[in-house]
Amino acid sequence: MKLKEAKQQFISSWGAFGTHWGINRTMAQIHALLMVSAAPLTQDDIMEELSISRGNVNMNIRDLVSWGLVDRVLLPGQRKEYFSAEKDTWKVVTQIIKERKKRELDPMLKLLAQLENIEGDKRDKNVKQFADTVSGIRKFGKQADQMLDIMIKADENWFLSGMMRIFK
Amino acid sequence: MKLKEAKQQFISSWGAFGTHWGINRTMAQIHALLMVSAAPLTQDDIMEELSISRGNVNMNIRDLVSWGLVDRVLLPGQRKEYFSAEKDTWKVVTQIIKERKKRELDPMLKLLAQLENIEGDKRDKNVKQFADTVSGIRKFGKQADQMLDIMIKADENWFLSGMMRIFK
DNA sequence: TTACTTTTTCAATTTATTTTGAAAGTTCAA
DNA sequence: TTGAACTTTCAAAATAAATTGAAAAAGTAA
Repeated sequence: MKLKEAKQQFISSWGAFGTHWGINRTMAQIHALLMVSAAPLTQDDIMEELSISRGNVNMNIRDLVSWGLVDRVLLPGQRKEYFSAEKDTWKVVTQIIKERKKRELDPMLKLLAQLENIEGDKRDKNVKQFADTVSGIRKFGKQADQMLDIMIKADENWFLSGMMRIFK
Repeated sequence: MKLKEAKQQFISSWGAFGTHWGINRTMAQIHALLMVSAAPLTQDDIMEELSISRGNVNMNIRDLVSWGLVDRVLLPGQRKEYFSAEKDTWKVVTQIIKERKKRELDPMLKLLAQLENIEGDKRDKNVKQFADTVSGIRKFGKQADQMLDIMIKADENWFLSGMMRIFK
């Protein structure tokens, strides 16, 4: 397979993959493109490679930057802004986990904590089921939260090697 | 907070949560409703509780069943079908991981394996970057794949207690 | 400052997804 | 069989999300 073809397939699959994870296709595609590009790219490069509009590139790049997955790079003596993606898979995953934890898990745990203080007789099976479900999810979430915190801090080798040793 | 209000909040948040994970709002809401319901519900119950159409309930329930998150229940002496959700959080998460692994991770790894066999001179930095990125993701994916396999098989207590002991 | 380049914004449009509801299909007791 | 109870399907409609493109804003060099 030729580079160009392989690249296209990678980008397109990564885009499709993203849509299953609440990420829009274009954002995932831009990310994929930057991951496989040896040198930083400009907005125009991205527009051309993916055949999308300037506004679209701009918005999605902005999101990627806010997710900490893409950096703005200023090349000396150049007017234009360039963009490059973190290429270390572990760091990418860690960064995504970190952000999603902050944006989703933490608020969810906060809400669940509130919902646990429900009025009502625990002998009512509806009340009981609600309380049990919420507390079960919350407990699990708290465990996950702790685990992720540690994972985020751990460096790749320590984690993977340690993890794998345990599991084998 | 009263049960009814808490329930509504839980369902609505769970729905919003789902949309960040590639799950449609209604499916997540139905799942949430069934999780906090002590007794199985019929399609009509769900239609009424969530104010959605029969067709919509039917389609999303079907999806939930295919995800292994909801069971069809036949109450003896009753014509209607009832639905109930698995309520053990660990089992729910395990089931979701299992399905997503099968539906997404496994195919992705297959694709990445193909993309690794790229023609071209490794001294070309574009070729090298592509190969490195793909192989990095693939390696990570394989580790995750193994880890998830083990996790799926493990029972809750073993996993959580073992996991937590390591991390503390 | 001005003239020019580049980036950002956002209303309008396009595209994709979800939802509805009525019709068709199924099941089953009588 | 029949027909009432219940489930499924799916084209059309409604809603939501992504995309465009042109105008405005911001930045820069001379």
